[in-house]
Formats: sequence, C-alpha cells, structure tokens
Amino acid sequence: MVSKAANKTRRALPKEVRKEQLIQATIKCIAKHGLSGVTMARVTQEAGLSLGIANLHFESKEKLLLETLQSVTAEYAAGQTAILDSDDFPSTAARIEAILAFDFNPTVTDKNKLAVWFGFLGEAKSRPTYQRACSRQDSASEARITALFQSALDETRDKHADAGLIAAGYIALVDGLWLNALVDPRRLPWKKAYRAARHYLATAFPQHIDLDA
Amino acid sequence: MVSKAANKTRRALPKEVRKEQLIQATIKCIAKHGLSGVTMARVTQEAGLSLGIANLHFESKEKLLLETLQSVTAEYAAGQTAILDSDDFPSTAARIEAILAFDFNPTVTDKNKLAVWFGFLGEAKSRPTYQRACSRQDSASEARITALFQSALDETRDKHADAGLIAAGYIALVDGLWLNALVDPRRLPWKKAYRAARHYLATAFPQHIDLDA
DNA sequence: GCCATGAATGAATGGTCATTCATTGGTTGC
DNA sequence: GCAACCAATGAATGACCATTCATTCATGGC
Repeated sequence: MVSKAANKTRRALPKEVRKEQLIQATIKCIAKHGLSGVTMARVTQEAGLSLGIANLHFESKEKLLLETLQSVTAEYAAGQTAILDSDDFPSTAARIEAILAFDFNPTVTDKNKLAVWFGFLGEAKSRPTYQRACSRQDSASEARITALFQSALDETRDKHADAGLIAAGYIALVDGLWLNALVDPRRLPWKKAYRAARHYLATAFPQHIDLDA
Repeated sequence: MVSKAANKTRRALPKEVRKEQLIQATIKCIAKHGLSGVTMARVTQEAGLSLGIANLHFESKEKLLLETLQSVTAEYAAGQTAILDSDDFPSTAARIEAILAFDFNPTVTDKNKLAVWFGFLGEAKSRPTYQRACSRQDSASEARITALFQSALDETRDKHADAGLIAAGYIALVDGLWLNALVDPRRLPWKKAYRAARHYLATAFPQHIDLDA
C-alpha cells in the first residue's frame, strides 16, 4: 500500500515536508522489514517518491536513519517533559499517575515507533552514534523521574527507600514491558503490561498509587 | 586478534567442533559489529578459518545466525531449568534467591551474549523466525517462574497478589535492566541493576527476600 | 507567456557480500 | 605406503544496494 500513489503529478514541496514524509516512511519500513532490511528503494517507495529523493534531503542513508531515531526519541521526551514541567497537577501522586498513563498510551506504545526504538537499541552497543542518541534521552529522563519519586518519598517521610533505585527500576521495567509486549503481545498483552507497571508503582508508593486504576 | 592464528597447518576436525567454533566467533562478531554488521568474512576470520567453511557446516548465513541465537537461549534456559528442577533448595525463598543470583551472574550478563540476545530481539518483530526462537524461551520460563512465585504467595496466604503479574513484571524488569546496563553501564552499573531486581523481589515477597543481600 | 531556478526523477555506477565449487591436502583403513 | 575420502580453502560469481548526476518539469518572477 503506497501512500500518495493517487497523486500523479510531481510537486515541489518545502524541504521540511519532504523530510518528515521520508522519516515517517522510514519508521514504517523499520517496523515492516527490521532495521537491517531498510533500503533506500523501500523507504522512497513507501513514501511514494523517487529513489534519489532521500539522498537529496538527507545526505546519506545513515543520516536518514539517525534523524528517524531522533524523531522518535524527541517525541517521547517532549511528552514526558510536558508532564514533568506542568503546573496543573494537584499532587505528586497525580503526576506519577500521568507518567504511567503516558508510558502506556497508544501513541507511545505504537508498534512502529517501538520497533524503531528497539531496532536501534539492538545495534547500540556496537554503534556509538546510536548509543549516544539512545542514552541521551534516558539520562535526562532518569534524573527527572528520580526527582519526582524523591518528592513522593519525602511526602511520606520514608527515609529507607532509594528514589534512584526505584527510578532506575521503573525505567528498566517499562523498557522490558514494551519489548516483551511488542515481540509477543499474546504472551504479554498490553493490558497486563500496564498492570505490571502500575503494580510496581503501587508497591513503591503505597500512599500515592492504588493497585487498581 | 585472530584466534588460532598460530596454528599454521590445516586440520580436519569433527563437524561439531567446527560448528561450535563458528558459533562462538559469530557471538563475538555480533557484539563487535552488531547483527547487521556480521559478514561471513568477519565470522570466519574471527574463527581463524577460511571463508567457505561456514557454508560448509551451516547451510547458509541465516542458519548460522539462528543456531547462534539458539545456542545463547539454550544456555540460559538450561541454567534456569537446573535451578527450578533441583531438589537441593531448602525453601522457596532460597530458590528465588538462586534465580536472582543466576540472572545477574557474570556468565549470564556477559556482554557478548546479551548483545546477541538484544540484537535478535531488535529484529524479532519483523522476522517471525527470530520471534519464535526468542519467545519459545520466555514462554516456558514464564510459566515456571509464575509457579515458583505462586508457591511463595501460598506460603504467606497472600490471596491478594497475582503471581502471574509479578512474574511477568520480574521477567520484563530483568530484560530491561540487562538492556540498560548493556547499552550504558555508566548510567546503570551492573551492581545497581542487581539491587533494583532484588528490590523488586523484596517488595513482592517481603517474608522471603531481604532488601539487602 | 516565457524564462530561470531548483525540486524531483531514475538509469547507471561501483562497492559489498553471500554463495559456489574446483582444487588442495590431511586423514583413515588396508 | 598408498589410495580413497572428505574437510578445508579462497578465487570467482552474481545479487543487492547506496549513491551519483544528467535530465525532466513544476513553480514563481517578470
């Protein structure tokens, strides 16, 4: 199913529009064929454009892939930052609830986007460029989640618990749940993944988060 | 650094020895170059053998990769099954402790083996063959971990908790901790990953598992 | 309407890589 | 020792793919 196939005439469009079009096509290609199965021919065909176009707007395939990864991570980071920056939450509990709801909303758990994320992570160890792009997001995110969890612990005067450890665990748990639900949603349905994450937060912050939604 | 380089003379060896040699070389290549950077030339050079040998013992590159994945998953499954089958544990608590210790022992958290695991998982969504190979292990494992956790809950007459949910969470948490520690051990040191997993089990089974080792 | 500009195209190029197979030479049984 | 066998080798082959660039054509200024 090639988008834009109906449009027969060639149209000149602003650089930004074409780049976005190609990035979206790349996301679909990674989900469909895997990161290693992505070819310029497939991406440009998915976008309904000609073969040479990707090298015109991005310098190389490598740059196209990197910008695709950044597009996905930036979107996640923006959504999470919006929650952490907002003044509209009446309580720490409400903010934690919002983070949880965000991590399992359909826009974030979209199969295509997660395929991009884990496709690059799978190669990250051997490609410093990917590693940096992936880590940058998680690093910033982890510090702010830790601060949020620390607020919750402070509110209950819990001196025992370690916010940094709970945050690292939460981030890893979410990654693992995404990965397991993505690879085999029959073994781990998304509903169950969500409940597992909620269960984690409910036991870490019993005064703030209820077990059942 | 090519192993076997010292051995100048060509030696005929049993099929199984050569296959194992090639699988070990493939594991190193995946860790060094990523799954997509693996070439027959690199694998055979790493093994100190000639280019054609891999196609002689495995039918194709695809089959070599698949057997490499199976080698890694089978080793993990064998170790875990040994713990779950053993009669030597005095208590459920000791068995859970053993599972935790196993999941974070150096043989399991070996960088090369984890690179193989996550390299294939990153492509699993678009390659049914990889998906099946990865899921097979986790499915069997999850059922038995669930049973183990159920025993622990039964011992404390805890009717509230859901062993299946705790097991799915534990498996995902371990996957996520492995992935995070593999990609950026500075952000998540292995020691911290271990403590995060222990923390999870300690809060799920407070009567069985202590927070500190 | 006409031209200048530059976006878009896709055939052609060159490089990489899996796979093949004729040849080499170690090994075994006699 | 010798022949038959078969593991091992690596040059050659063909397929696939990123990248290039001469050409085409929509667009906007005049």
